[in-house]
Amino acid sequence: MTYAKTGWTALADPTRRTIFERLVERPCSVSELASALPVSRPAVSQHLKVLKDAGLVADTPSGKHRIYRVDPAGLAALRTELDQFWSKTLAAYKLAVEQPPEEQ
Amino acid sequence: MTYAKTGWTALADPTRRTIFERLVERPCSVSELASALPVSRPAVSQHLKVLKDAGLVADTPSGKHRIYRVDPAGLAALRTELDQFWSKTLAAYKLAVEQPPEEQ
DNA sequence: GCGACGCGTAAGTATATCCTTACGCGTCAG
DNA sequence: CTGACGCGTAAGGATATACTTACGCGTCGC
Repeated sequence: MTYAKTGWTALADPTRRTIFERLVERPCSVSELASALPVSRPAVSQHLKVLKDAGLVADTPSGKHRIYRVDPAGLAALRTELDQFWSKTLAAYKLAVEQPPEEQ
Repeated sequence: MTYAKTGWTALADPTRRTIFERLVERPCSVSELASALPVSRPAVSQHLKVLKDAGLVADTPSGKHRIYRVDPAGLAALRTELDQFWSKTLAAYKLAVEQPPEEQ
């Protein structure tokens, strides 16, 4: 079942995460990304499509090139989700601390 | 299993993310998790193993049962990584705003 | 116009992933 | 001790994923 990809799925693949980390540093074109990776250029294109579908990157045509950059909105969405995990986990721990003398 | 699993890979699968979200709410046993999911109990065990290898959950034998709970350390590591993405993205944007003129 | 460059997409293939059933080990009730 | 329960793991199969090469389209320099 190939449902809509979420940011988690998009960042799961190591190659895709490497691409994303590079775009976090600065915007980049496809061939520039591919030249720094051990995979072919079309593979990079396919990864960028996944990242774009997940809302994590955006592209801007610039003449012959196409510049990809991180989309802050998608990244913020992931951050929000993770923060909810975090606060809920802390809340559960606070409740659990009532009984054992576990402390950090 | 090509490489060592990271938290991103662990949370990529929808079923696994559902399990994790449930553990975020409160600790749970394997069969309790399985009864609330459309997959078999062994499948849940395998997912929990992945989450455990990624450092996202921890297990505690409790008599006949085995209680799984979220490991705050692993979650914090993911949060840190994501925060770095975020701050770097913001920094890149700040630079782009301050120095908009680009060579052509 | 014409060729080169950059990029996206299609088609095909190898591998990884997720799920299932079957089975073995430890724990608790009787 | 014996049987039932909870769980992990092995083995196998169906699907998804990531990569490759081949090709088509738009843009730029000559």
